[in-house]
Amino acid sequence: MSCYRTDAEALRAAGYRLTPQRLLVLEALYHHPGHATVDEIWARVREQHPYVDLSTVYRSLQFLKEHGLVGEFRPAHGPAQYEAIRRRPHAHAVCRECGTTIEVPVAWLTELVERLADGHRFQAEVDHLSIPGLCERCAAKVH
Amino acid sequence: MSCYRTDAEALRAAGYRLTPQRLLVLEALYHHPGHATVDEIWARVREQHPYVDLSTVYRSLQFLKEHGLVGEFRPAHGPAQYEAIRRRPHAHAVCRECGTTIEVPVAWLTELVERLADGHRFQAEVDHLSIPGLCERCAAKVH
DNA sequence: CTAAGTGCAAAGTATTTGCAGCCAA
DNA sequence: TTGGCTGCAAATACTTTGCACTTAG
Repeated sequence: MSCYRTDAEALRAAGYRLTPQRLLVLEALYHHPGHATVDEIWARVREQHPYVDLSTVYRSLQFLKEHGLVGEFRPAHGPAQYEAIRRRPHAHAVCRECGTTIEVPVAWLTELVERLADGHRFQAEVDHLSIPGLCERCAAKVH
Repeated sequence: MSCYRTDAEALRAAGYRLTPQRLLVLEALYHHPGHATVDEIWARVREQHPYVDLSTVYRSLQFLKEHGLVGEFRPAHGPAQYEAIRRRPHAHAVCRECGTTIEVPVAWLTELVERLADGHRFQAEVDHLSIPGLCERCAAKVH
């Protein structure tokens, strides 16, 4: 229930259309605690507007992703996962065993970002970064 | 033509079967300069052994991935990409527009890794990390 | 020998697209 | 008013699976 409408309005100001469908998709993402799959988002959207098509959800997510309101994560198996990008940009550390996600401030990545820019003229988008690894719990289990 | 056979032999020693198909898939990956898609690998494999099935390539890649000989990257669009895991671990910066990949030494990530370990007891596996962004070329096009 | 691996065919899952009609700006 | 967006239906792209046969060890 946060201020995603503010971000959304910025899109309208930039000349894009703010359709109910797009707002519903955004709302669904803010409603979900962590990441959500397309099907989960679709289900939530249809609670309020039953005739929204799955393809529209895909297209809205693509749109929102391209405009920086939504982040995408593609796991090795299963469908892509999406999340609303909140005010402060951040990366994620994701446990490869249990999927637990830790929020990582971008400040921890500045060294990397600068080196990529200086050395390769590569503009890293670290707020979309997902760092694989093992959380404390699973690390204990595995070894 | 590097020493992938050494790694492969280790699998046999561990009790797994080293079939010609699996060796061909590994060879194809070592032959490719950067990342390769399943289709590219399949094509290369069939140059030498025309009756290897696509599903076998998928299964071999899965097997090799699970045993740490092959890395997998799933881009937002298009098929998964694979690469042989060479001696020195490294991360990748991947252009979200054209898929161009830059090799990133893990040394550039030590700050991040240490902070995750200290602050969250999270064991980051940075040799599987893929950093999204825009390469020099695409950054020029987009803006 | 024999369980693990393969080829083949078919199905399954995830995602994209063409097009006619609709509606936000 | 009109070009961007949507719903619908269908196609496509990618990956997995069941089963009978083969083969590495």
